[in-house]
Amino acid sequence: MTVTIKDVAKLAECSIKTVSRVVNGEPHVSDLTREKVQAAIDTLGYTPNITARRLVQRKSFMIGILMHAAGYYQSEVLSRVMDMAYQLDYDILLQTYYPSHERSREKLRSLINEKRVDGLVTTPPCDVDPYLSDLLFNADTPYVQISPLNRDPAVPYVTGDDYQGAYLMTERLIMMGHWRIAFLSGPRNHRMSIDRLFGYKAALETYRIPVQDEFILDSLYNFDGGYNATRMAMALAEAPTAIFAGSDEAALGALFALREMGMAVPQQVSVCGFDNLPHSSRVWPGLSTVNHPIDQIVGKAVEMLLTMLAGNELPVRQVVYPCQLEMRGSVGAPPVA
Amino acid sequence: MTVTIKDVAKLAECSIKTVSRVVNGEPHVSDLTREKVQAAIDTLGYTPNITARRLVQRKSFMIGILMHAAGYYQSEVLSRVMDMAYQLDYDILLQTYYPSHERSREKLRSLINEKRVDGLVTTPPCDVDPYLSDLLFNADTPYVQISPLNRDPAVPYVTGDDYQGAYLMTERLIMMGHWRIAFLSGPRNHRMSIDRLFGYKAALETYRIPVQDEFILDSLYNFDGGYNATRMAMALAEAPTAIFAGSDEAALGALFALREMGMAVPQQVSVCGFDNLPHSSRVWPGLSTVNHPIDQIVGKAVEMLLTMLAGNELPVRQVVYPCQLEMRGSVGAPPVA
DNA sequence: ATTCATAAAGACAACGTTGTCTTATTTTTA
DNA sequence: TAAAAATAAGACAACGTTGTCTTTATGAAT
Repeated sequence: MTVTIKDVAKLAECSIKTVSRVVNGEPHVSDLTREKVQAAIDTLGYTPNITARRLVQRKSFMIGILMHAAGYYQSEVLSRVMDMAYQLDYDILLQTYYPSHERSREKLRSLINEKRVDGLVTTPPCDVDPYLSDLLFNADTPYVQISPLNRDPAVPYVTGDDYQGAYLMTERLIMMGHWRIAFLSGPRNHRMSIDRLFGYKAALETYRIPVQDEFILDSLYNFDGGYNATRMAMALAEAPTAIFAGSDEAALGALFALREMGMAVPQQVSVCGFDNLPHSSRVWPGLSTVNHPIDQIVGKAVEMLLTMLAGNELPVRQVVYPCQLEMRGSVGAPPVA
Repeated sequence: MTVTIKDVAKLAECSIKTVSRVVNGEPHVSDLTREKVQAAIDTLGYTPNITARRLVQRKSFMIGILMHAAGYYQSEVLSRVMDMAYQLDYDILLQTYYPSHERSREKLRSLINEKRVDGLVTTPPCDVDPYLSDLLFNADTPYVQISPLNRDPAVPYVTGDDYQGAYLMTERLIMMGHWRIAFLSGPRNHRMSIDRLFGYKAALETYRIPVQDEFILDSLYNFDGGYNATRMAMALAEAPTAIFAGSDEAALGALFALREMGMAVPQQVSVCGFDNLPHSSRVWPGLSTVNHPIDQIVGKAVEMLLTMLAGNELPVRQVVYPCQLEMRGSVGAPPVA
């Protein structure tokens, strides 16, 4: 049925090793033989069996991607990794990972032990499981984190500058005249959330605006959290004139809540988010947000993984890209009081 | 370094074949030996090398998924497939596929020829490339299409009933008093688009409402297409009171356009879509839509693939699930004239 | 007690590659 | 011109499993 290296060797009247040399572009083959072999390959439509190659080289030529659930951020990451793998000769193995769940850990263990992947990339929030980096470190499996929720100096990662991004956006709001600015925070046990929160606080402090605790609300960075936090914020005696959600998902919840309450955005309240999900530009009046440069981040992460896969040391093990503002219709001047 | 079947055999003082028997739960091993082998496996932490197994069994234990780009619909599909694979012992290989592109075809060819996947699932619009089903058919590789754009009776697929869904939604709009209903169509060369369009037309005819050609606009089923088509529709001398977009993406474009024009939804114009993307419930005032039961569809598709993978014939090769209406705030009665 | 069936376990060859070593052949160098 | 070096190509083992066949031990039936 399937055509193997032996068939090619027989047709080209040479040894299988010679065919192997031609296939892999190795030296020690004369031009004449090379042509004959190539002709045989073309005639038979031969493709090397990658499984056999994997076995003998003890490499899988696969990159594993761990993700928790296929949300918007994840699908962006995936899209980019797929594009990169499409160019390269690596395949992508996708696996669900629930941090700290025993079954997830077990599946990961087999993935690593059996060398089904040569290297691994994680998307948030998979990185929060400490078991992961331990396992990969011990197995000496290259591993890069994309936008980790927590930063571990021992693990290579690529992410955006959350602190700087949040600072920038807060500053912009202040410049536009806002000073009652609510911040919808994420889980306080994640470095990423903390950074965004601190960026917000730092900007307020720079401009001598007191940080008010009731303006800092927990949103879990999801739609419902953003919705609820917004309703609470707007119920305050002195309601904010701007709501800065630490994630776009939460910002969309905020937008929904405000519209439901009949508040005009941005005329009565300004709203902004963080992440720049593709959807943010498609919801009226366009969500102003901080762009987390996913393409850049993923590109770099894959590049780093490939470097490690090639057996080289990383010149830089942690990369943090600056964020830029992406201003759209949801932010305007505060209403005149 | 890595522990192989030989190490286990040595420790358990038996042949490698016996270990193999224990690992695979085969007969012809005494209880005593079985225990000894199991103990050795546990002590050494042995896991069988799947690559070797793949080579000898000529199976990859992998399911391939082809997708064009990681959009919302795709990420939903993926999420579900991942969940299923998480339970099973199949891995997921993800690959980008651009219909009719030579490089895509070449990559797919190698995927199949080298048996890197045992079976394949496609998400739209990958199925439109006829090369795909030819290749898979000739290679005798099991293949199931998820929501194909075109239906090929020779290929197993699972999808939603587009005609019935569109009929249902149109009927609902009519019941609410609408009769000037615009339809934002997708590419006319796809069965899926045609079905949705015909469902719309059929409902109008049932209720003796003349089908007006200027109410049928092309939207390509994406945001920009929906946006543009909506602006055109609203510029008509007799503007529609309801806009039925053949996809949620287009419906979001419609919503955006209407808000930009200062039209109130649903007070002045009703809007509805098709697909029930997760985002549709999160955009104000909640997009009414036709639910394409993705979970059901994907679940069935994977089940069918597994049946074929097990070497069994499919009892039913094509499955079409009915769609249900998911009514939210974007649809209301037409304004009184 | 002898044969026959059955169960348990091992030997060995696949699977389709690549790596190592060896052997011819050609080319260069002293 | 002989020796050394480089090139071309093949033989064969290895990678870690599973499938096939054979051998040995055990128990049942004649």
